[in-house]
Amino acid sequence: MSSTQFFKCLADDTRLKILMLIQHENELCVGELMVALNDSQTKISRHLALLRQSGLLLVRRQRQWAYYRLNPNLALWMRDIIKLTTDHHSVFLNDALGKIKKMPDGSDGSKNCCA
Amino acid sequence: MSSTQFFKCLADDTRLKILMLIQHENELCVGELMVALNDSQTKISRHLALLRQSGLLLVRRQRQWAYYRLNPNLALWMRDIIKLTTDHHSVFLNDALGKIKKMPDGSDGSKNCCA
DNA sequence: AAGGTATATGTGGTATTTCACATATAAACA
DNA sequence: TGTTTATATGTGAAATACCACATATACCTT
Repeated sequence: MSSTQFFKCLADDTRLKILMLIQHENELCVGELMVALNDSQTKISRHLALLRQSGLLLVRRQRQWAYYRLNPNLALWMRDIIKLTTDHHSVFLNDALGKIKKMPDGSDGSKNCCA
Repeated sequence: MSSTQFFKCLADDTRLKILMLIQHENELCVGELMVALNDSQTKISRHLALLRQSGLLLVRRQRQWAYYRLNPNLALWMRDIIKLTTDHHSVFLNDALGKIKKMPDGSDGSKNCCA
């Protein structure tokens, strides 16, 4: 992926927030991102597809859920930039993570919709 | 400036190269950027205006030239990202700087068009 | 004053991006 | 099997971005 394409991925509010949340939480499913960002399923899913196609994210499908994580093969300097950016958005991050924490427990008693 | 707007500035090939060159050289004029990027005056000037309006660059006008530099008031983490990016594009940088070095001397015998 | 050099901007066309709505798929569950 | 839940994608409209061409301004040179 070119540097320009990398920055295009970060140049959208929804995508940047998705990346920061995943960078911080390691792995998140679509439903959690919907709640954290208070956005529609279509919109979240669309942006996740773009980040996946660009090579920034990987998916792991388990049961009915899709878990997204950062691609560990991403160039180090790009990972550094995502980390640096995340570190400078603690206010957003705490707020968004709080929303995930408040999600109702799963039917198996575990925390969060798809835990 | 929002984080998203910042990344939008980096999400274009011409702008990213302009920023990397200026980050490395401290200050450059339009003519030098035209030569370094081998692009039209209109295109370079248009992107410089955008970077200026976004608060990333400042201009200093002297004689018939316009010298652009990074805005020192830019958030530190944003400056760090530009620096990090520049450090990972040494091949492009050396090539582009080489083109500036080869420019004919100024009429006063100084190096480069607007030195 | 006339002509050249350096830079900026108005304007319109084209390409790209983003979104919303509808629909599709697949797994879980009753 | 039919229904609900979780996620993905086709499609068309609206917004945005990028570019080229023409033109404008300012300064410099003769």
